[in-house]
Amino acid sequence: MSVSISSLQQLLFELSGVLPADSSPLFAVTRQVKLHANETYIREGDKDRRLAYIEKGIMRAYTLKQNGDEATLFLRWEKQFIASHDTIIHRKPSRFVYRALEDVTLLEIDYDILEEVMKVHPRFEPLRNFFLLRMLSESLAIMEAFVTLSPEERYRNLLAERFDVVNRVPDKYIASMLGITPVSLSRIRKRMLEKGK
Amino acid sequence: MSVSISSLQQLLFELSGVLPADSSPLFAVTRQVKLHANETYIREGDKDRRLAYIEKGIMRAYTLKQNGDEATLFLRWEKQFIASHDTIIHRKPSRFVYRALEDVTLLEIDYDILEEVMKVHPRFEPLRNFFLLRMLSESLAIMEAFVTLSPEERYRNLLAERFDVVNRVPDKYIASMLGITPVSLSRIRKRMLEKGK
DNA sequence: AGCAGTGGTTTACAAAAGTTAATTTCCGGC
DNA sequence: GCCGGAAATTAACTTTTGTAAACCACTGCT
Repeated sequence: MSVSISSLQQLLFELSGVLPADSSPLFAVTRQVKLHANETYIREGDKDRRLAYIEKGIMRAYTLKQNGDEATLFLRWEKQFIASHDTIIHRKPSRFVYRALEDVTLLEIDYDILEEVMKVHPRFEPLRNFFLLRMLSESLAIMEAFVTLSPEERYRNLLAERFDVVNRVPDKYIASMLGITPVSLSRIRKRMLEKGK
Repeated sequence: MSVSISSLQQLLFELSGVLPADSSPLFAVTRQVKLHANETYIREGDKDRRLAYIEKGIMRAYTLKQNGDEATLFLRWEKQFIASHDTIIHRKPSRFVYRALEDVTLLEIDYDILEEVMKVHPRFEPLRNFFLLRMLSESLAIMEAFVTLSPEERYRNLLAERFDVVNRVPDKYIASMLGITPVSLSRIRKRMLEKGK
């Protein structure tokens, strides 16, 4: 039995008292996906409504700006959910690319199938609410950082909260997530070193 | 019968075929709230898990930065949902203030009560999913704007998409939503006028 | 060992944003 | 209509960021 299934069963039990033994209708329609570093999971234009739980590794979602540069929207890592949001929310082809930054193991489900399962087994609904609230919470925290903090403060924040993740990811993606250029991030790092940490 | 209830009943029917007549367990626990311009709906520190549908008017959510300035996180207007997200997502006292920018009419429900209703009547779940997906969608769109667009582009975007709203709201709140100062927004407006619109 | 490619830093310059304060415009209440 | 306060603009100056290009450092490959 996969690690992901165990932790999600555990979560489901905590959320609504559903026993692992009663969770088979749900996990019967999930499947494990392995990606190697740098492999693309979802391509621009893809229509699949993929939702996945990250067992191992880091994923990156990005899109192309008008000028052709990549803009990283977010990173997701172990124990987080990642979802093709254009397809799930709007039923439109994805404008984003989702790609593995490291070797990644996912537990994947198709959102259409999830909806079918939910219709028949409403006892799983708390799990859907959980992941929606989680993603909403993360998005709001990022929004909040953009309106309350300067780029340097956002970077300090990220270091304080996710040092491990920052260290596993090339700076240029961190910069783009922070809404600045790699050159600018480099200068921020320099200023932080000079001015007594 | 309130306008909001009608439109939400309509929405519920579209989402899952629930007839208005069958929606009373839900709407029995909602109540209409009227705020006058500038009145505070949720205060910093409030613990109520308020969720509301905006029938009329514009609401603003803001928090205080370290330096004491207000930072506007978002605006919400007619036909949108507004939720005390700290209390609903994390069960923590709200770090944000929610305030009416104009005279506002809301249809309010307590999230704890909503959960009770959902437990007994799972047929209403699609409505909860709808509002969560809607809020998630809006947050992601804002995040996307921050990583892909310059302040000027974000402002142009906002004008193109929500000209009516921008015109009903003082510029300083718009500026803060865009992550810049009012002085900077003023300069952007000037540049836009000079350079042939 | 040598080489190519990527990512990070540095430099020099232009453009934009922050800050503070003065000034003007706008608006609501009387 | 007048007045007072809030909002917006302007100005002067500082700081930060963007941009483009050169340079450096590291890695993986043959």
